[in-house]
Amino acid sequence: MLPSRLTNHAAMTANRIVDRALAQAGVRRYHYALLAALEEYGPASQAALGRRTGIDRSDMVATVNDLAERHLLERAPDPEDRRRNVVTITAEGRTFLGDLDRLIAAAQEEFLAPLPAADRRHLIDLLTRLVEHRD
Amino acid sequence: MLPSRLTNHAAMTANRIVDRALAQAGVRRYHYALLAALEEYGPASQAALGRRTGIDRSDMVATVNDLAERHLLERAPDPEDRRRNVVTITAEGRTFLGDLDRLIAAAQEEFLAPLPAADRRHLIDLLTRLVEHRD
DNA sequence: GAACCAACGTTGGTCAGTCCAACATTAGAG
DNA sequence: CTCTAATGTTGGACTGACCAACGTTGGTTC
Repeated sequence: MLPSRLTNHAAMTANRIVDRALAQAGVRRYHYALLAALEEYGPASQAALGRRTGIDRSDMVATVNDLAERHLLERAPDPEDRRRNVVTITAEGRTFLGDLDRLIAAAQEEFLAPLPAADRRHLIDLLTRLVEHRD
Repeated sequence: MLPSRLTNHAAMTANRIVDRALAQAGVRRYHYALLAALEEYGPASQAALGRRTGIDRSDMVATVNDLAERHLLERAPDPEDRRRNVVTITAEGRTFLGDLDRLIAAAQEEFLAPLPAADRRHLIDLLTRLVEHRD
């Protein structure tokens, strides 16, 4: 099997596991990525969040909308730059993210189950090298 | 970075490279997969091709249509089972596949460029183990 | 032979991720 | 003031992946 296809197949497997885990909490990968970025980096503009998560601007709008509706984050105009909003995770969002983190950790474990610890580290190293070569 | 996300990112990289290569010949990954399966396994029903390539039945119809239009394959009713079609690669399709194979080989090389041969083999082994564990 | 079940191909559709275009507003540089 | 870039929003397209419904065909069981 072609390396590209194999990688794709592995990614599909990973996505399936992660998607199923997140679906238990009624969210998708984009939602998780956004909440995780807010928690890690603090309040930020949508554009900055897009740069950090890889989510496109228009999809960032939709994702922020989804999560704002559930009071997991808040959006407010940025007083320092009127082009921007500032997006902030709520306390409820933080709690929810804790739940998601547990689901995600279990999904990683499931995805990597066939590999012992040393192989896992090696896989991560190899993939990282593939990916960073591009960025 | 989460292993699932890293894998996904690597797959996106691979897909981008492969998609760009295939776009030079005006086809997509599904098209290539179908032609390659026909070449490897010979004439087959759409359902069998779907099982080999992972392409869903309705997408198989569309993909076969695309390639039949370009005379890269032919579809005919199967005289042995009237529920089925038999799909056959044409001589033109075979030549075209040769071109695609060269594009794909170059894309694999590009994708794996950051890794020396031993690491490539190891990556393939690790990914294969992840993927086959599921099937 | 009839009833039932499964397989097949086709049509039609949805979804998630990915990405782009166009627009109006705002900020900064010259 | 002009020009350029950044921002957020709306709207859209594309690909891959997947599902439902349908009519036809083939095989099994009674």
